[in-house]
Amino acid sequence: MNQFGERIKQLREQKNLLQRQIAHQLFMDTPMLSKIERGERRAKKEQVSIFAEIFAVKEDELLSLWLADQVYEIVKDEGVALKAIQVAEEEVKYQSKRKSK
Amino acid sequence: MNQFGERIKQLREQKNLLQRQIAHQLFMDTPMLSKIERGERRAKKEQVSIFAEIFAVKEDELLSLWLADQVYEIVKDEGVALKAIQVAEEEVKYQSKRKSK
DNA sequence: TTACATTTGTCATTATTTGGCAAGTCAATT
DNA sequence: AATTGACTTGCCAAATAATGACAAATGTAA
Repeated sequence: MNQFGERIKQLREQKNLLQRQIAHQLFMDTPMLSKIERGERRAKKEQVSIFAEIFAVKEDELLSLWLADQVYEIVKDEGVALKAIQVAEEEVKYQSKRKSK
Repeated sequence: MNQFGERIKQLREQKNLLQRQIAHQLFMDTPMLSKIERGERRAKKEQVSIFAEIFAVKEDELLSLWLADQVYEIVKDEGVALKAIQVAEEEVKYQSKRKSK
């Protein structure tokens, strides 16, 4: 769980950057970044793009993790978690088929 | 989309019940039930159980739809919707494997 | 100890959600 | 066309949750 935060932290450490060096680019302080890395707080969507820029990774990669965390949060304690996700997945597929109209 | 509300409405009409007859069992007024059926408002989790009782269907069935709606809401406008859901799905599977410990 | 990085805790502000009511539409009946 | 009943729409205040900022605590290395 908290795939986004873990990925962010991993990227930051790979590049030997400090929280302080990144936080200000995201208009936040280091406590906030710390919390995002540990999944205690959620980054806002615009910040996901900024993270992608800073670490030079595809925005889609981070966005997927960021969304997945939110999805997981909804179903995590449910016995029907898998079923619920699969229902949603079918809905996504169905709607994307009719996106042309 | 709004699979929960549509299912609720379908069940209600199958049984020829009025919103009024059901709403009071759920401690809500008919405008609220109307909104839930149309997906404008979300039922609370305890109410999902009550719906299942009223219509004599498995709670899991309704719960799955109710959760799926929330999942769909998160990813619906995203290009990476499918990817995000699949990431979350893998996480669910992974966590359920280690639920024993 | 000192210095620096990170984490934890708290809190006021802001944003979102909620429940309920009044008024609206719509369709059938008289 | 007026009435009735089912459902919908719009609005708002109250409750709830999310957010940003800060101080203090913890950890770590020199």
